[in-house]
Amino acid sequence: MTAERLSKERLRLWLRMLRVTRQVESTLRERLRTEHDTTLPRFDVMAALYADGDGLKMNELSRRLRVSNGNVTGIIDRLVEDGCVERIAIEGDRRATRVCLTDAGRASFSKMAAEHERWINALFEGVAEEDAHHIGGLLHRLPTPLSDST
Amino acid sequence: MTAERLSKERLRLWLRMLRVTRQVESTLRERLRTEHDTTLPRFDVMAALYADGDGLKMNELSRRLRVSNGNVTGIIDRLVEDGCVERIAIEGDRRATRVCLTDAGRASFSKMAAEHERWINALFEGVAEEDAHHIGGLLHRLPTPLSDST
DNA sequence: TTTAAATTTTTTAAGCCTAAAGTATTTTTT
DNA sequence: AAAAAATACTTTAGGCTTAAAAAATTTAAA
Repeated sequence: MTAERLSKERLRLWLRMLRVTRQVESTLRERLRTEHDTTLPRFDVMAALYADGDGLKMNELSRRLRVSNGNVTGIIDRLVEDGCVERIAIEGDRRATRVCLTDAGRASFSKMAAEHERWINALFEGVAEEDAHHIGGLLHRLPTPLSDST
Repeated sequence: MTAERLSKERLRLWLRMLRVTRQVESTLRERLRTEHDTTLPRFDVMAALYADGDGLKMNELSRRLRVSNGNVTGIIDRLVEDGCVERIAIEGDRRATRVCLTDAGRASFSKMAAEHERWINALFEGVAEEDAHHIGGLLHRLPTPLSDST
């Protein structure tokens, strides 16, 4: 009978996580659009590239972000058009390409990232450091078939 | 200086929430597709309608789910095609329509919902009841400009 | 009552997203 | 070396998503 309750409690937790996540994402989306004329997927891609000095293969990018490879193709196409990113041939393997931030892309992201952190800090105002730490620890050992970094 | 650390910790928490949420959503998406030939957005819409006996206006549905109104139109169109949902005229206001589950839709959702709870329960196996409760409480007073129910 | 404003929904254009199929290239097997 | 399998990426078709504009109707104001 307590297993039943536990199951319901976990379901409730999931629904709340989903609600909060969507709300935060929606806020970020709007601010990125109005204040930086960009989108959340673009931001995520640039963040992954920014974190990795030498850029990433399309492959690694899609695994890192947990999105399909075809998806990444489109986002990179548009980032290239905007001059934020460039595709660089990999010597020794003509199938793969490495994707890097341009100088303009790096500068642009750096500015956005600082603001992004402030937005998050404000949105999570209700969470104290010990709570953040505690929840973070729990989440860390949750569903993560692919856990790299983060 | 501790404000700096707190900010970083909140950012880290957000990134983990995002990672876990995406992973869970991705799992749900795949299972709904392979085992019930449906999608997560369809499931979400049906859940909202199932919870409310008399159905909802398009209006309420989009607010409830935190998605744009135009978005709901398309999902409902497809659910109507599949015979899961019907649009019902509202007497006294020819602008609005009420959307209801059909009997088939209700039966179909009921089956999916039971499985859905089992999936979530298994995915969140690492979370004990007291933790679920604790985190749930925290999330409850987080970014929620529109908090109804849930 | 006529006009103006607000409400409810749909349409449109552009981008995001996935699964599956396709193309090119490299590696492994035979 | 030739065939088969694996890898890296793009393309395609269909659905999801949003913001903004449009259409229809109702409500409020003049």
